Amino acid sequence: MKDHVRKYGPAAIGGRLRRLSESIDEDARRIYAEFGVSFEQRWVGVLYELVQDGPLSVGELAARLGITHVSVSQTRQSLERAGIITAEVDSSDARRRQLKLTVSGAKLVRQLKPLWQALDRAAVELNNEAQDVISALDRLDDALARRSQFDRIRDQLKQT
Amino acid sequence: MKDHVRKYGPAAIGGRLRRLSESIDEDARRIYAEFGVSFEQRWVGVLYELVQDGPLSVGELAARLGITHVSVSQTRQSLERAGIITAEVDSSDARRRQLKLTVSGAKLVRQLKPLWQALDRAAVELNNEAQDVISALDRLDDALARRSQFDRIRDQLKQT
DNA sequence: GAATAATATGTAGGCACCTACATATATGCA
DNA sequence: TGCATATATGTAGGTGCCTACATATTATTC
Repeated sequence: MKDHVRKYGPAAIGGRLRRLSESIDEDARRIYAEFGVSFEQRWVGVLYELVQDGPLSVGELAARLGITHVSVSQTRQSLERAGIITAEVDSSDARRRQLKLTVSGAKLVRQLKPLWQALDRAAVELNNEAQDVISALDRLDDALARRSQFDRIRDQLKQT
Repeated sequence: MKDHVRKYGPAAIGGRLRRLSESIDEDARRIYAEFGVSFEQRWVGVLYELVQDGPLSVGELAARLGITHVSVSQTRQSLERAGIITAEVDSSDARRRQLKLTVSGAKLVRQLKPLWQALDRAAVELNNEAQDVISALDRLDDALARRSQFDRIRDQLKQT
């Protein structure tokens, strides 16, 4: 089945990246469910950063995680509903929200520590077995940072 | 910004795969928009297969593309609404739908041919510049096929 | 001080998939 | 032939992001 997709070569790179991420996300989801925890994958990065250096603003988290502020904003809303964090207006800048762990949030994080360690180790094992996919992703990131796919495609169109 | 994400190493592989795919998809979307075509990325694989070997059933397309039948089913609905394909009940098996290009669908495909060629070439260029990401994805696919991330994580938990 | 520009975060809608569950049809076996 | 099983496709809801647009606040300039 998967072998059929390989015939497309680089043309299918976007789809293949997505499907791999779906697969890895789904497996993580199953593990949380088996651990008896209601948890959203997108919470991990936010929680990790808040544990390390909280409180942090929406924008700071977005920068640290390499995602848009909108994603962080949406994630913080679900985290608040779950009682894991609070998001209070910054006292020195009313535009800004300071996100920090609640007591029960910190408790959840402690509870999840062994699971996160297992997730980390499994990821390292997978990366090693696949002969350093992460470095390949770094290279892809760098190539896209140098020149967007939009510009590349447009230039190829001009040469047609 | 992106450099911050790299500190997570393999632990962030799922998220990184997803974000790269979003980035590549978004750039393709912009190109279709600039080409003056209303087009959904998910249509490409279906159309490509129908051009090659149509008519095909939902299940056959799913197998060829390496995605679920549900995704194909949903994609075929949007393709039908756009008048690009028809999906008629197979005369020899009433469970099955035969998907094929309409006349205007075939015309759209012809119109898009140069764009698809440009997309292909840009993808090859990107893959070369990133020193063969596709092979890395092949290896990742193979590693996950050998052993799921779910099983890997669970085993790591047992060793804690 | 007022106007303009920059900054922080939010809402709305969309994307391309996924799993769980459901229904209809075809096949195989006793 | 009837029933159990397998197969094909569909509906419903969800995932974790994204862009476009919006609003409020702060900073800068004149």
